[in-house]
Amino acid sequence: MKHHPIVPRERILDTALRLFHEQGYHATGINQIISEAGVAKASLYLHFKSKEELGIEYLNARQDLWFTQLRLFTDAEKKTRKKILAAFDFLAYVNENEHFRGCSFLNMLSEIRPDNYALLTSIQNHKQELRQFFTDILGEQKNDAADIVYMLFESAATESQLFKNQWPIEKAKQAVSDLCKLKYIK
Amino acid sequence: MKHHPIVPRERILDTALRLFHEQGYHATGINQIISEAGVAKASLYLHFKSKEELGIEYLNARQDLWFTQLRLFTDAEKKTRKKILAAFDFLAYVNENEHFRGCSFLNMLSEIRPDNYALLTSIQNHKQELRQFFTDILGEQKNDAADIVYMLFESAATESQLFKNQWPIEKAKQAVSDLCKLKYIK
DNA sequence: TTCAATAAATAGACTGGTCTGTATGTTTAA
DNA sequence: TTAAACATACAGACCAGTCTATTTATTGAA
Repeated sequence: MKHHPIVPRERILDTALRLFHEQGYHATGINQIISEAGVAKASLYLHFKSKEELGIEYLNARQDLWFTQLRLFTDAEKKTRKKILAAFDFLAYVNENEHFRGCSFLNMLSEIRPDNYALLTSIQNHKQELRQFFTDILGEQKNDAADIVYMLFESAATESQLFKNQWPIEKAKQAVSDLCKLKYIK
Repeated sequence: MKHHPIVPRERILDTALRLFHEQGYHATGINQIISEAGVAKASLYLHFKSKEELGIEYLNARQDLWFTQLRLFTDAEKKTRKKILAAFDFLAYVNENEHFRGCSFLNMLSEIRPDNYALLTSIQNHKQELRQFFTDILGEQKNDAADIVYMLFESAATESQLFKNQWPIEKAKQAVSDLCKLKYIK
């Protein structure tokens, strides 16, 4: 034994979490994962029956990590408006930390075929939870304010990845502020 | 000769246009392209020096096709508000025709590494032109109305791909209408 | 208009590499 | 003693890209 501080399964998952996000799902091979995780190939297939299953577990792990960090930002605020703005600040924080690699789930969406229901469902569930997150903050409003904020949030993530710049987040925040003043968002 | 109605280079590009969009860039191999285009491998490498160059030409061709079709929708309208809404109708039309495969450029963005400047620049140029398209319609407004519309447009495309449903487009259209009534968009 | 020269397109073998996944046998830890 | 983890070779498929050799099409000149 190499006296690793964490068990092989977690080393694999941690490495997949990093590599899939940095390089993409298809661009990352099993061999690179086991090499950087310091794990034998047979060990990987002992814990995950295929690369796709590892992909699903990757999304599950990312889901937990991502929402936990998001809530660290939003829970610190009390007012509705400030909670929303804090969510956008979280996006900017992630961009800085992860070099504008964007959303793991949307990146995966672009890589899979539409008939890959296993992965597609994981992605949809994550986004459904994010929609619910904004609905919980804003409540059900006739004008679908929560979904408008959700869509601004999503494009802020995508467009900042695309332009490698935080301006889409700043513009989205400004729009949210304006819409609050106009009482479109309450 | 097989009496093909169009020359090999166009057959390759047409096939790439279809396959890259349907299956993704990495998931589509050169062999499938030449096979479905009815072209010899040496012919492909006669017209394109690498797969990446074909990828760039693919984006260029998509850019022309996409904007031409978009303008067919928007040019038919005279009022600012109706022009914008027509752009969203174009999105819904594309979703129907292409089975909710989303935006070719954003899909490519998710597949490439951030240091692939050749492809990244093509993608950025396309989106920059789209931003300009909305700015041309809406004019320069203090509140960045054009960029807000741009961001709603982008997420409408992405989210309808994700949920395989037109609701994000409908909600974005409703938001645009509301913002017009509130004089946020003029 | 015919014919030779040139260019374009063809088929397909081949290289060297990567991919996911399996199988074998050994070592370590519980 | 049992199970987990190890290293590593291997299979079979696919990848991008090169090369050879042949056939087809075009073009220019006599």
